[in-house]
Amino acid sequence: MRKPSKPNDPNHASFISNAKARFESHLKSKGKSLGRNDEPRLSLLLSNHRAFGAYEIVEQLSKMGKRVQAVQVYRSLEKLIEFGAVHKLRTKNAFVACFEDGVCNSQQFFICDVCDDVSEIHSQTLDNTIQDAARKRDFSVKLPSIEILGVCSECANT
Amino acid sequence: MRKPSKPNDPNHASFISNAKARFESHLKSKGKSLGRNDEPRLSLLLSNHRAFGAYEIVEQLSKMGKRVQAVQVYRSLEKLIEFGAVHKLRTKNAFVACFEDGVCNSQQFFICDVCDDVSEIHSQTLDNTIQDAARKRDFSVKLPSIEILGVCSECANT
DNA sequence: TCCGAACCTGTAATGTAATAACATTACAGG
DNA sequence: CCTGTAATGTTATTACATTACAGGTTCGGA
Repeated sequence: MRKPSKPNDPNHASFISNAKARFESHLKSKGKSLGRNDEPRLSLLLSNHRAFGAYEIVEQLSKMGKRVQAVQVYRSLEKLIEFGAVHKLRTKNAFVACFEDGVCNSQQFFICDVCDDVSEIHSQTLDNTIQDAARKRDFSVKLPSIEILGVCSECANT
Repeated sequence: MRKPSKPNDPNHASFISNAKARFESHLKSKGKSLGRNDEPRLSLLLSNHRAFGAYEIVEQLSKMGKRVQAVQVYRSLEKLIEFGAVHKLRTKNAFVACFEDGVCNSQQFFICDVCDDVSEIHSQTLDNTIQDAARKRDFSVKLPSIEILGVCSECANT
């Protein structure tokens, strides 16, 4: 069972185009750009705003008439992740578009087990708590991964 | 590159037997017990105290003359996890023995990228911070997974 | 203009992680 | 000996991810 994403949201279309525009201008400022294949993949993720497995992306794109191999999707995802447009969810082996403003490097998520909806936490307190604990053990943090699985409010009320 | 675990530690042997004893008495209190195959797998993990991939466990056991299939290792791991003797590290697709006293359900780890050493955090503050954030969004937490990748003090000083 | 370096794309094959499905064995209790 | 149950063994399959390699495109400099 999956939520139909948020196309109900009247602002959804503008979210998508805004996110794309943000991302592309960010790339431009670095002298990079999207390849002709990256765009449709990013669009797919943005249009749905839930977690997708790589092979699910392959499937969806195939349905839309663009047949691709997994490796091509992984290549796009790698680039999109590098530039903060997409996050990888390690607990799910899945990928989700980032809707935050600016370039985002969050690694803190609430993930709904029912509908695969993902929401970013962005808690400074959380970061601080982890850094404190790390300092106590002289551990040098490189890549925190905080993924809280559970049930979102929408799914709980149905 | 991997640390030779902690057999240097004079208490290492007693750690292992203590952990095993704790675990087995816990099982007994629930009317369950280890199968003849679970014991060597648990021992392997306990003896090393670092993250092992399932297929690495297969390999190690094979070297020791016990040929097993991946699925059998997964079955043992499932049981060992269920009873809190082993934790699964989702960021690494790996498994690690738990050395905490009593039954442990922690899901907070520092994981060293260099030596695969794992240390448990057990921060109440961390838990509280997450619960607070969850409450604000009406999100019901089921399975938090906090895995902080980085470099441990030992590896940093070499 | 031509060359080639750097990059992107397409395709196939392979590697790695996890589970499904089913057969077999071990063993306790009647 | 029979039977039920749990553990174990075996094979195959699914899911996720990467490697290898061949062909194209772009674009700057000789």
